[in-house]
Amino acid sequence: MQMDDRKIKILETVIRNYLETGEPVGSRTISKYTDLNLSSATIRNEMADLEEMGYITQPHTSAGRIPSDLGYRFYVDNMMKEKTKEVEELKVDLLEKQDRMDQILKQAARVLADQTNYTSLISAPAVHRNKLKFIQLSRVDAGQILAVIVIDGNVIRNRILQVDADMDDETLLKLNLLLNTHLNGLSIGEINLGMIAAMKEKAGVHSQIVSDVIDAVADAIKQDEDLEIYTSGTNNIFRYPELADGKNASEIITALEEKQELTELVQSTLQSENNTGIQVYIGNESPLSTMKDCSVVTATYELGDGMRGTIGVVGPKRMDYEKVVSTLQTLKKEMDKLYRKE
Amino acid sequence: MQMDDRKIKILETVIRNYLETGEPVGSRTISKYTDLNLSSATIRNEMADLEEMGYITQPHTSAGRIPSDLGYRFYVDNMMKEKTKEVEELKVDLLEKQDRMDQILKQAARVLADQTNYTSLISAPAVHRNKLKFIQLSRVDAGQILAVIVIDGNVIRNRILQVDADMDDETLLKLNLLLNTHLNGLSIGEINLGMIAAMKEKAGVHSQIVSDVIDAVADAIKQDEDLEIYTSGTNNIFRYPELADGKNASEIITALEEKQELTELVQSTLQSENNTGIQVYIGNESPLSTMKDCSVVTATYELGDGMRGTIGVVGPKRMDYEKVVSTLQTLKKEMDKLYRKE
DNA sequence: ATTAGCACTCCATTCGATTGAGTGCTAACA
DNA sequence: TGTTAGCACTCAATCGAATGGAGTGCTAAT
Repeated sequence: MQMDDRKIKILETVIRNYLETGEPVGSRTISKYTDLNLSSATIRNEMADLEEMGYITQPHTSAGRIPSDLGYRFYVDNMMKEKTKEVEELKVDLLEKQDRMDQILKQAARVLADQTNYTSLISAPAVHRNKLKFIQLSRVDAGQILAVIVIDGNVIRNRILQVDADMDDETLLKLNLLLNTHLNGLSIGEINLGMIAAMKEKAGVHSQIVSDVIDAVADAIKQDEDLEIYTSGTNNIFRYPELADGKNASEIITALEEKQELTELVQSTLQSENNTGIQVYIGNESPLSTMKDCSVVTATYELGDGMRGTIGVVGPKRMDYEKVVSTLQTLKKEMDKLYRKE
Repeated sequence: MQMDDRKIKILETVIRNYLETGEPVGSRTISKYTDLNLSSATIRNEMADLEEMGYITQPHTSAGRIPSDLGYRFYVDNMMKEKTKEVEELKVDLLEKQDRMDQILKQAARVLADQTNYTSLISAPAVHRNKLKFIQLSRVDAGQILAVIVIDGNVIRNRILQVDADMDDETLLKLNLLLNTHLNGLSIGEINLGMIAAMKEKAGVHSQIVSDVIDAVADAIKQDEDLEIYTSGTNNIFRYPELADGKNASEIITALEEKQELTELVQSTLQSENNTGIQVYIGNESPLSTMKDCSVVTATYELGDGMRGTIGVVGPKRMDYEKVVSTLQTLKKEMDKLYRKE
């Protein structure tokens, strides 16, 4: 069977109508809604065809039709019109707290959830193959040394180290010099055992501190690799009855809370980047089985130098794809811009 | 009417039974469960009395009785036995990541939720009237200065400052000296305008940096004052049918997500400390109207020097108070211990 | 003071009847 | 050959009556 213009128009009407109302749509409704001037009987025939082709289904005999996953897919790929207005204010909001990465991310997630009325998630960018920019040891108290580690992209980690013997400023200065001359500008992979041994030797009695700092560096990186994910608007799930009832809601919320599962989603998005940078997972297309009754739309943002994170929306299959995609696009652009400026 | 031993025993049976099953309990059940050897008829008379006194209610005529808020209150105040075993492992878990405050808090919340099967929340300790311990400026890049601010209790804040002209190490050293000699050991309230003016004067051309640092300090403190709250086990709500249905669940989850409301709860707990440090809010006793169908149990932990935070549990009114209270007590102790050691 | 017995209440469940939206099919029509 | 009117049929949803059962309150007897 072949898709023709009329079938497409009918399919589109079914989908748009269902997106609005959430109710199965029948032949009579379509006959009235479209400018095709066809009787409901004709529409019925066409709908039977569309069902056979897999684009729509009936929840039960004698109900109207609703889009299948394939139908949504067709819609997203071929029928969506771009919206490109809106989401002006968030620019300002985002810029407000530039200096705190996590604040920005939380803010972005919140904006996204507010704008769309779905649940949003955002992953902090993975630092990965980035370079050490700066290390600083300071004495904050008797027996306590503060290590500050800065990675490219101004990601900052702190660590308090305990030392047995108190340290004078001069020693500390020397250690700082030692660490920075050896490690600065190196990526994580470039720091090897030989280097560490050499540094320890030069540090003499203070070799312990060197080990501790190296550990701290390794730890800081690792912490960044099990990427953090923030969510917002979890409660929006309750707006959509098909997701709100007991078991379903519980599963989804659990998944959103146990960020564990979400990392899979994030990874999947990061890997398979398509030309637009926007991914749409409909129902079972999602890498998460928990989300089989949802649609997930994600975008990848870049903070320059290969630091990439994911931002996305989780909602019912009958989500307003146009709005979600356009909002994501705007947000993605803002995020990209944000750091290009710095 | 007076409370006597028999009434107490019956009330207790009603409550314990209801805690277990979640179903209203009838007179026959009680007649069998207790060692009172009374017929159901007698029990019925007593239960009518208890109802009149306000300790129990009927969901409808011809149903069994369930405890009222007052009944739970009586139970919590007079009938609870202390449990003091369990929760051994968490000690280890907690100590593992000592150096990252937020990690500890998240971990604690998670342990609490896992142990109890309710939803848990924890607020980061407010730093408030604490003293500045250490300030350090470092040059990390052309035009970028990293400011590290350490507050008593080893709370660390970072800030990247942009500067127009590049700075040499010597100037930086001077600035560091200037800032530390003036500000170290001062509480936030003690830093006044006169001081700032004096410092700016000494800094000469670099007075802008001084302002920026002061701003950063103020900001770091402020950030700490709108206290952060972490939650865990939100999904546990779905274990309890009386909370799981649509509207209720939605409200509670929203409240847990919009941490805004929770701060009220935290404040209320922090202020009204009783001798044990544990607060039990039953139904409407809670300062949050959203929680009127829940019980909330909170504890205050101290990290020495007046830094106090709140840790708590949100669950159905028929929660296992004994377990929750004992778990909270253990956890509170662990948290207290944790920092006394440092 | 306690208890057996009984009438009564009210929720929960089941069952059937009804309703209505929507379909599929057939036959007529242009 | 494509379109349409008409009709029988299906099935979820809704309503109401009937039924069962858990539990109470009250009364009279012990």
